[in-house]
Amino acid sequence: MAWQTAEKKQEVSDPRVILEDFLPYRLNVLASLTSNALAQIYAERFGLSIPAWRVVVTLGQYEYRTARDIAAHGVMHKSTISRAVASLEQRGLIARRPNKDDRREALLELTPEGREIYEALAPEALAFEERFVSVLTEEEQRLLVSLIDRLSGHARQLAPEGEVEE
Amino acid sequence: MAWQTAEKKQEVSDPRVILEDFLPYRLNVLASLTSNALAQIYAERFGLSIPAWRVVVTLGQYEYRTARDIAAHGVMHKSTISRAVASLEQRGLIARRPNKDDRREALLELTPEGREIYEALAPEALAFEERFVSVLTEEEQRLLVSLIDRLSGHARQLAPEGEVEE
DNA sequence: AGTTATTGGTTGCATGTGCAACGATAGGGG
DNA sequence: CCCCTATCGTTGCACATGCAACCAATAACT
Repeated sequence: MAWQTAEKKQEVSDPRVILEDFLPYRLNVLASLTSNALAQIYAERFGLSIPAWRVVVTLGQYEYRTARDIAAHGVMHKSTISRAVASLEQRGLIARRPNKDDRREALLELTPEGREIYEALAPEALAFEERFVSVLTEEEQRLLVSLIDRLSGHARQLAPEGEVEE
Repeated sequence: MAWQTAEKKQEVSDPRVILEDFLPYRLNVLASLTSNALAQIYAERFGLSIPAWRVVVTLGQYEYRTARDIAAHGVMHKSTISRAVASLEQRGLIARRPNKDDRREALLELTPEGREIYEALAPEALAFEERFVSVLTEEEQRLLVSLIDRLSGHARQLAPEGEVEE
């Protein structure tokens, strides 16, 4: 992975963190790379922020969902989602219908225009993913997803905050 | 992974993105989880931001490195690193020595105080990582790192911007 | 050498983000 | 039925971030 030679002998202090092997770091770098690349698609073309994109994709998949659910599932702050929702609503891409049973929360859904965008976007996102994971075999892809799943589940338990999702 | 049932039948539109299987999403969620958890260690205890933490760890491992290298390696914007470096220098945790051969760039290094912090932090970071990956077998851990490596390498090539690292 | 293009790094500005406080609603005891 | 607590969502505020413009130094070209 370059950046000169990554020698592993004891150069300086003792219990060292080797960035090339440090999983949180590697994970974040990879996440940034994919996130940035993917963002080019939905940002440049439809002016969506990351949170907005996530709202749209979620509603594209699930029809109805509350802001809280989306936030918890994606490990995002509720204020972040709140603002994304406000902006999407203003643009007429989503609508909220207050929940009769619990009037604190609102169910979100795509408007026809919102769904139009989603349907233009979804194939591109999938194509991007396809290109992105094409260096791995099918087998490896499945394996990767399963490893990520287990790590995420575990990490959610370790999380101190009550953001343990729905 | 909860959040109700993730049925895969055709509920709405056609080429759908299934969040639970969509790798960029999963990757980012996992990265957030680990990042947040790890940040608790170095933020609460030493007031380091994520970029600052990265600078410290890099210099802990490599002794000397330029701001540009650190930015490229971690896929961060150069202004982000610039500010982190300025802040760390002000706090007396790192020092810069201008490069005689190319006076545009400066080599960064930890001061003794900076190294002290690093040496307090490194074991904790490693312990965190240990806890974090403890759900996976050694074998799986190696595999995961290798998969991430290959994906990162590939993603860097796909990256449009010239941030192809050092 | 002289002009032009690149590159490392900094900074002003506009925007995004987390946090804490808040309003409104809901749930649980007494 | 009332009070106390918890929860969904919004908002003001401080701070972080990306971008573009910029400076200084270097490289490239003629």
